[in-house]
Amino acid sequence: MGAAGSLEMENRTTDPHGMRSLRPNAGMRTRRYCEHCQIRDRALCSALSSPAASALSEIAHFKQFPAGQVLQQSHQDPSWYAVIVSGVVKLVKTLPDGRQQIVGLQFTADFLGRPFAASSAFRAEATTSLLLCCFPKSDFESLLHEYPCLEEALLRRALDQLDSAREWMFTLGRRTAREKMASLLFLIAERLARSGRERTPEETQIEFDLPFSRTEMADCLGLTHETVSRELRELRERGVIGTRGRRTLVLPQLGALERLAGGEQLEV
Amino acid sequence: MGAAGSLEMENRTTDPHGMRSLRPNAGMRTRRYCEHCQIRDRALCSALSSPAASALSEIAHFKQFPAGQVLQQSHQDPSWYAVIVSGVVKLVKTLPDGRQQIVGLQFTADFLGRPFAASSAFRAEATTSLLLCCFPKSDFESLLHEYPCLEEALLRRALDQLDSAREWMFTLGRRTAREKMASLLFLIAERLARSGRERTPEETQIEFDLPFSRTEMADCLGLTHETVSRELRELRERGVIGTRGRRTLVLPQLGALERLAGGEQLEV
DNA sequence: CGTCCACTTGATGGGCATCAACCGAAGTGG
DNA sequence: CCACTTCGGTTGATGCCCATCAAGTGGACG
Repeated sequence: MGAAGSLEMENRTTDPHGMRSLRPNAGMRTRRYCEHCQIRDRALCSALSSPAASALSEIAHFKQFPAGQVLQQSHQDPSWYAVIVSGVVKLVKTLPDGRQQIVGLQFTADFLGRPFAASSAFRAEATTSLLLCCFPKSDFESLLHEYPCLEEALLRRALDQLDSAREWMFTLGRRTAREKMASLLFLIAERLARSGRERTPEETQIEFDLPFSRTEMADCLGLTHETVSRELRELRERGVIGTRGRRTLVLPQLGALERLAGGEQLEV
Repeated sequence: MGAAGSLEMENRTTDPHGMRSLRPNAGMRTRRYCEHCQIRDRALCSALSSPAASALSEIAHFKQFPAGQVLQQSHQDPSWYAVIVSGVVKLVKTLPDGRQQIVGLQFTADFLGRPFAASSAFRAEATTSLLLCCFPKSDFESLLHEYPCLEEALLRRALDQLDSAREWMFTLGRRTAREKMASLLFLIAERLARSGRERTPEETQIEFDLPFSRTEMADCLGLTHETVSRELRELRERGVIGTRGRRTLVLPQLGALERLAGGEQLEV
């Protein structure tokens, strides 16, 4: 799927962004659609008082982006905050010499933006096609001062992200390539399966499209894309994962993956 | 310095904890001492409205801990929040198989505690002798609901910590042992020098005691203590750092260290 | 059908872990 | 006061995991 081709994809009849029969266009006001929003119960707005929530909906509008789009260059002023309705965003740090590390992944219902700083030190980039619920920067910051519950909701999310980041620091520092790979696949499976789109309840085996290229997975894990490729093969040959094409992953047993990620050896 | 011996040390005439002539004892009320507090302009309380600040001072009390003391076991209920008056705290994740990674470092004026969660997934441990300004858990949480400015102050700090954690993720994933070592020493130098105790303004070269053992530094960097030892020797032989004893570090040129940390090669 | 690009697979080597021995300072007990 | 122990740290020898370099594969697309 090329970056240019994905905008049209969003307007298919079977909407991949989970807005039911709605087909939002860039700039559309959210206000009257919040009631249909599928992430309403999980996103930032779910934690707000009802006046705060409706004030937020007043300033919200949808925006679409194709895969690969840079949402926010590092050290540049952002013009909006957002909640991810669907799609995946990576936060990347790149050095002049080309070394690169993905330092954050944001999935459906996650918050995008860095309050209280002129800019972020990291580049935000869409790894899949994206639907965002955006809030203009200054409007959002006004609400932040007006409604303490909004600050509390952001604080809760920031602390959760901090915990996740620290867990990932362990993975980067102390796990082997095999374990890193299993950790990442497990994390992706949890986030994508939980989003409700890729998994129907009666399915025992999980199946979904990887939102990342091999190189992006390597950049998550502090590895090379060659090593990622080799480890995927190894996992496939051991029956821990299955693949269909390059992007589709089949997980017959999430538990095996989790054990491998935790550091235990597979008894085969 | 043994763990048992350091409590007495805190009561020397030249107080290492920066409370001037005061010699606080465990349980002492802070209220009347806030005006003398040396971190008053940098800690959490500096960002609060004056009613919030005085409410906070009402519930504060000092507490001392020796080096090596576990402040908070992972997955256990904490009984207080705190601000570090002096000393260094590490946040550690340990696996049953013994693998260990330090996922956070807290220095003077940093906040300790994990609001909105029953417990933290990480163990908090003093790496040096410690003076904390503690707030009983439930009292502090009441203030959190009462004063939005307290939530905002915590949010700002959480976001800063998140940025730091992400920067460190790059170090763990993409830097060499040499660069990791330089990054850590640079980070420590910045935090300890900024605290104002180890550095007088007219000094061109910085000198301070490392708050970590070789093993702890290795646990920060995802290395072994042998590699840390070797890299320190290498840095010493190249003149980037100097050492006196095992714990005292002399940095004649902070810039060289920063360049090494950034990934540039030393032109020697 | 040719080109492109993500990905795969193989060969080789280096950076860092691992294992092991040694050192020196601090504590301990006779 | 001195042997003995302990423990953090240093240094060396060896090996392995994963990076690097290189070539090949297959699907997408013009």
